[in-house]
Amino acid sequence: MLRPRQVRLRDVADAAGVHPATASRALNPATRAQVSADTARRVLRVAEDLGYRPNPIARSLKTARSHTVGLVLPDLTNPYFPPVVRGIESALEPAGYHAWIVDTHNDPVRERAQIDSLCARRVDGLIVATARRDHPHLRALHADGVPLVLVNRRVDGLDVPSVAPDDASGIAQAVGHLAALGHLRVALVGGPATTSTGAARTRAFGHAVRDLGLAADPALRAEASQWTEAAGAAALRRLLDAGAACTAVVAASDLLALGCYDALAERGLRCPGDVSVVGFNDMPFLSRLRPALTTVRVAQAAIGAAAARLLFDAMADPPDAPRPARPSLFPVSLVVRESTAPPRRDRGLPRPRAGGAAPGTAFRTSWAAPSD
Amino acid sequence: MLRPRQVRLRDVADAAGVHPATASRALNPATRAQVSADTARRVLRVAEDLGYRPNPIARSLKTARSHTVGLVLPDLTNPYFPPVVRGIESALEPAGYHAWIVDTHNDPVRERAQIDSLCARRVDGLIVATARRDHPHLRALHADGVPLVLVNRRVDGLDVPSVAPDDASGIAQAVGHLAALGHLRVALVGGPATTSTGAARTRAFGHAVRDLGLAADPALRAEASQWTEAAGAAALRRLLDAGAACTAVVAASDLLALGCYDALAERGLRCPGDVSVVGFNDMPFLSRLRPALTTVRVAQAAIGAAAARLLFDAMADPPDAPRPARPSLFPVSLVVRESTAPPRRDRGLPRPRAGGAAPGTAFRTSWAAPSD
DNA sequence: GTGAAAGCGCTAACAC
DNA sequence: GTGTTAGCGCTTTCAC
Repeated sequence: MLRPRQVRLRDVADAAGVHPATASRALNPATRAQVSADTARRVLRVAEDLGYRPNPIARSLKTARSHTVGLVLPDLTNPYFPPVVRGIESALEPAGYHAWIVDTHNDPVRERAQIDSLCARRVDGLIVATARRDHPHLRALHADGVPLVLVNRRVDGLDVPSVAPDDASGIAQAVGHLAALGHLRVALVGGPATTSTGAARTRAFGHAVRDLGLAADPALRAEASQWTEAAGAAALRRLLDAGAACTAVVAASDLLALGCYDALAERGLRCPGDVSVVGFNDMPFLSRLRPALTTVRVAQAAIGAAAARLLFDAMADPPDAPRPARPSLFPVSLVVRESTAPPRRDRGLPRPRAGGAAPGTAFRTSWAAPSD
Repeated sequence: MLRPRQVRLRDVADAAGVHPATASRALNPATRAQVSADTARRVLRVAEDLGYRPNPIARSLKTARSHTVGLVLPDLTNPYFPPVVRGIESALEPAGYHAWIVDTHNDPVRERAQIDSLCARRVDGLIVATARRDHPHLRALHADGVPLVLVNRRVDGLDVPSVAPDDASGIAQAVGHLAALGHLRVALVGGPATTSTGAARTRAFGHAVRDLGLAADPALRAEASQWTEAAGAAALRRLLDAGAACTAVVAASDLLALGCYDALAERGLRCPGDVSVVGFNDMPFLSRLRPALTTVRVAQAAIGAAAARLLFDAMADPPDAPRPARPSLFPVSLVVRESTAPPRRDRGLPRPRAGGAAPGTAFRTSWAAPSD
């Protein structure tokens, strides 16, 4: 594509008066020792002067390596991911690797095509944030020896390196916080059980509720079909429609929590006045929301960087004998903001107010002085 | 990287009992006609059976085309961009193209390296969202015949296709809205004048202020050094420190506007009670903020898709004679939310309170039914 | 320490 | 309509 006839290794070799093979050796730091210091210097200088840029395509064809890793994301518009990407790139780039980002839009069909495309382009490894608990494709890739690291979510029984936040601890902290505020009936808007993260957070919720002696009512749980605001709203709506009386809800992600905001607002329920909400991830901009969301902080960039490092390990391993991998869990911490408060004392259960009359404006006025 | 010895064109040809060249012709829709229908069918079937995936690296080496375009973004953590990326991909993918996203972190040095890397990898074209008005590198790329489309920002005097929101109209609408609310002293937190977008919006602000007969005080303008929240906050801080008395501020982007929120909050000034704020872009999540930001809506995905289509045109042109390109402007519309209100009537100029009278609630009540 | 030669997987002239 | 040949730009044995 570059017009001015790209300068090739051959041009450098000619100008330096050596064979292309020698020039190649001189240019490659790893093989530079095979060449006399003098030749090396000369070749390097000529290459510099000519503005030689090695052609990665040709190199890849020969070496079957691309110095590129595929980064498979479920949804680039989810603000959680950009910081993860930054973390990944910060670890990749010093090593001369580049990330190729694909966005599956949470669509398994798209995902398959994207991953195939990455593999065809001979990425050296894959960092995957779209894993489902049952994921034959990833399983097959791993069996094929493709270096693979999972981020956030894992595949059931697949022994592949992974890095994720400590779901159990995060949920325990969230529920603990609500319990400490005096909440007894805490609901869960869980993530899809098809994802390990969804399942783990739901499981952790069960444990926390039990340990703290809160209401263990199954009617207090709903599962969102996707990790999106819309799905979060739909899930909480179902809960409320079924008459679930709760004074707080733990959402398995921030986006789900935002959906909860919407569902509560539709019902004329205020947060945290009527219902407290806790999210998970601490994605950007949360502190600016109304109300600012209490959530579980996850070190997004650190997780990304760790994933990249694990991938380097995996790429260094013999493909037929990858080292066994225990999931690496990142510590998390609760960030208390404004979406959580003690339950209303005047009545145990919030319900749509105005025993019939349309709610709405009456409530809005009281927003004038938000709870901050 | 795929373990089970990748099946090559040669394997398909052998299995189908034809020469590799014939198999190649059969597999490529563009050359399929050169081959007997029968052979084509057979080759296709065998390829399918064997799970043949053409090796794009080898193909690229031969053809010097990659079916890949580079996408150069200043900041992937800016929520404005993911929707643009979606738009671009939605236009690229049906044509069999893939986007390679790079994030320059607003760093020209990084940008140069990233673009070089993309070019080395033989992307077929570039969609660039990081242009500066003075941009020798982009100018050189264009001179070299690299197909190029600019998004949002342009390069002074560089005749390259570009697509951007209608800055002038957006700013006019923003200022017009504030004027209609009764504001007389409207400040500008402009974007970097090194970017065409920054310059255009600042220019438009001047025109709007003049046309509407508002205060044209130079002390009412500050320029942010970057398109970030921090730079927006710093700019407004400078304005306020210098004693600029304004009742509203137009920020040249949403992120700058969020910075303004911060600077106002630091001074104990309320938005919109004391100072109204308008942003630009209508990036995601704005309606959830406190206060929900009034802003200029930009069709992000549409802009992205248009950019991709322009790039197809540019790639189709002879590289030495690209068609002349007029910038394509996308219509924008003001979205009024909660960050704008009439100026306080009790005094012309807001100042840090504690002086006494706490205003506030009185204004909020009228928001009960926000206009969105 | 350097050169010669082969070849990664594919496509595109050019024959026949 | 199909086969032959050459070669994209590089790396890597293997000689010397």
